Amino acid sequence: MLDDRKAAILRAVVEEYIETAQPVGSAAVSHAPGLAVSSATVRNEMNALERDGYLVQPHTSAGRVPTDKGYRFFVDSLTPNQRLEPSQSEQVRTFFARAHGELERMLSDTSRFLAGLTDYAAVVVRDSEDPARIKSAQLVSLTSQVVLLVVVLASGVVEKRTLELPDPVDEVVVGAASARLAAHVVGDTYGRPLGVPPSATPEVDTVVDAAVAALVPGPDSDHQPQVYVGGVSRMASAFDAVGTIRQVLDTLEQQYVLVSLVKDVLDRGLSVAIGAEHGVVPLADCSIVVAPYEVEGEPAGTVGILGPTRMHYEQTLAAVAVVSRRLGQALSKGAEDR
Amino acid sequence: MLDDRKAAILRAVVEEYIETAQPVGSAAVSHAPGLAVSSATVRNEMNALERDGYLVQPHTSAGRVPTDKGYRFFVDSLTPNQRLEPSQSEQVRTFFARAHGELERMLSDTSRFLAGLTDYAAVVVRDSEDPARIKSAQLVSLTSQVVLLVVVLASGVVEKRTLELPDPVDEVVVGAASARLAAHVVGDTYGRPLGVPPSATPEVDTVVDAAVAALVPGPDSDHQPQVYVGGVSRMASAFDAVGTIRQVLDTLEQQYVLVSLVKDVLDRGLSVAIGAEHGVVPLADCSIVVAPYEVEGEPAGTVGILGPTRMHYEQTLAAVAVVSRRLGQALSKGAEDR
DNA sequence: CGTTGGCGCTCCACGATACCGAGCGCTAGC
DNA sequence: GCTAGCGCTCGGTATCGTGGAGCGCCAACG
Repeated sequence: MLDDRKAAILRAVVEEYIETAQPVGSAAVSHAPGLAVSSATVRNEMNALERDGYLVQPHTSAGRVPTDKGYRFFVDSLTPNQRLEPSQSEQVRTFFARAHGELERMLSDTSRFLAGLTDYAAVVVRDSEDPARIKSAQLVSLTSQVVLLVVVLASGVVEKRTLELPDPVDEVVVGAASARLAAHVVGDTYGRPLGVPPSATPEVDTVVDAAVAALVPGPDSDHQPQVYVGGVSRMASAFDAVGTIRQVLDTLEQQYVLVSLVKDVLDRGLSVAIGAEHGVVPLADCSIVVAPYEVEGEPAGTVGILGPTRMHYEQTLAAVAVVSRRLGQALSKGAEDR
Repeated sequence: MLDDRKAAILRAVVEEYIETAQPVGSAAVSHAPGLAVSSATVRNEMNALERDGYLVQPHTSAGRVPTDKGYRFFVDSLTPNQRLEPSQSEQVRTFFARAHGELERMLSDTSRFLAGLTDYAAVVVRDSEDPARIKSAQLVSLTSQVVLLVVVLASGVVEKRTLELPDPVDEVVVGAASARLAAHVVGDTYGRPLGVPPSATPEVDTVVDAAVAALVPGPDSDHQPQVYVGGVSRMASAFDAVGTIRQVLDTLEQQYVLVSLVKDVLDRGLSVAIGAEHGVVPLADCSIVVAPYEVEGEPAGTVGILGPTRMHYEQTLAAVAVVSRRLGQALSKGAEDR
């Protein structure tokens, strides 16, 4: 749709603008590598590019700035064999060599690491596993009327619920209930209604029933946080308007917005959403780069980067791709022989 | 040290500055309630206040701005019977009426709630309980070589560690190890070296030993996050310099800085630290208001607010006090009959 | 016919200037 | 000791002018 020269010019404009954040003039582009034309020619071409919606002028007789459509073309024309810079590869290697520990910690650390790697805000979203095999269910009596339900899923996710019982219950009863629950529920699928047949002791059954009820995710009893955001402070450097910063940070704090944003982008088969392409209005000046990660061959979550529309797409795409892959590997560790 | 009139003038200046963020002139103050003097008199007094370090002029012949010392006097002269506004009380009531669920979730929700209540950033720091009674310890086999250790403490804290075993271990062995671990460790104090005598099966002992080792907090195996920060986006509105915002957000992401900051303020017996009073340089334009909360009469953590030096101290103090008290109550629920 | 050099035009950014008003310090009088 | 008033100092804003970046258009050229 764009001839070679227009494409080259558009790419040059985008690159220049990403570097400088200033409207790009025809002269700057005419000296771009791979282009040997006069600025006048560039002007003509830019004119056409503007007519076609790839560029805009902030005002008459100023340089050009890419539109979302312009960025989109730029991103789509990137060669997919992105490679990280050596120093970044090194960082990735040492991080994942040292990284260990429990799932939540791992995801949270990864989000922070990715933010540091790219200098943008990073998100890690853990898919709620469905179906999720229950590896362990246990009841712990905290006080006479409060019992903690701890469920471990096959992925290593630990779900917690407190049960508040109507009447005080002895620790022994809780122990019995715990055993009974474990016996009937382990191996089942989390999130589906579960049946535990009544036992001989009604007291025990009360506790078990409460636990089973808590296992079925209700409308408000949503799961533990499944989003990990790192490097929000980096959004402050990305914009110069305080209002924009505030909006973006605000949105970043609304976890469900983030989750559905990431999900939406993935569902549309994209790995990059630019500016208004995603529907989230307060993030109109932002782009998001996502890549799902897989544990043992199954999709398990997504890592992503949120940055200004004028972000370094090539490096970010590479970083997100590499980190998602390595994260998946790290989480699959020792699992291939299940 | 300050006569009544100077104190009244200083208070008026601080209040006015907090509202307007503009240097306060003598005329504005002379009409303040409780003051019936001419602006000239106010000027004289302000002059003295500036000489004594309570006020500064941004430049010659401008109004006055409070110094940290000025804020300090203001805060210290607040009557401690702060009360929330009715609408806020209502919010607190409904929040804690609806609030339930597991400890971590509770603390995280509280930080967000407090941020919304005050319109500043809120932090909740959970003290690492010491000594912490172990209520439950359990091993769950995730893969043949990876075992998840789940420990429940008396406070309801759930600690998780993954153990990577050198050799594949059968689930049955893990089960045995889990039972053995529970038998010997429940009731002990978390964080101290624990002894589990060797059993008849060396295989089981290997797993148990790994678990015991993981229970002793090593230098790098620090605990799960114990800080919950809410409302960071509100810091963006508090300042107009992007650089400041970035610095503050940066600092807010460094959890250990936050923890030691809060701890430090409490250790000095303060409930408010203003500007440079706390040593954290990037937060020089911020004040922090803290209040510890108690569960079952024992200190269990701290809630706090981070805002600009020119924050609404009276309301914030009240909010922090109320929320810390209610949080403590909520977490003690059903515990008085232990 | 595409490309290019050139010309004129537009508009922003920046500095200089002037002006206004807020607010102070000081002093003289009550 | 308080107050009214005067003069002075600055910062903020508006106005103006200028320089330069960059465009659009056109005519000429290969």
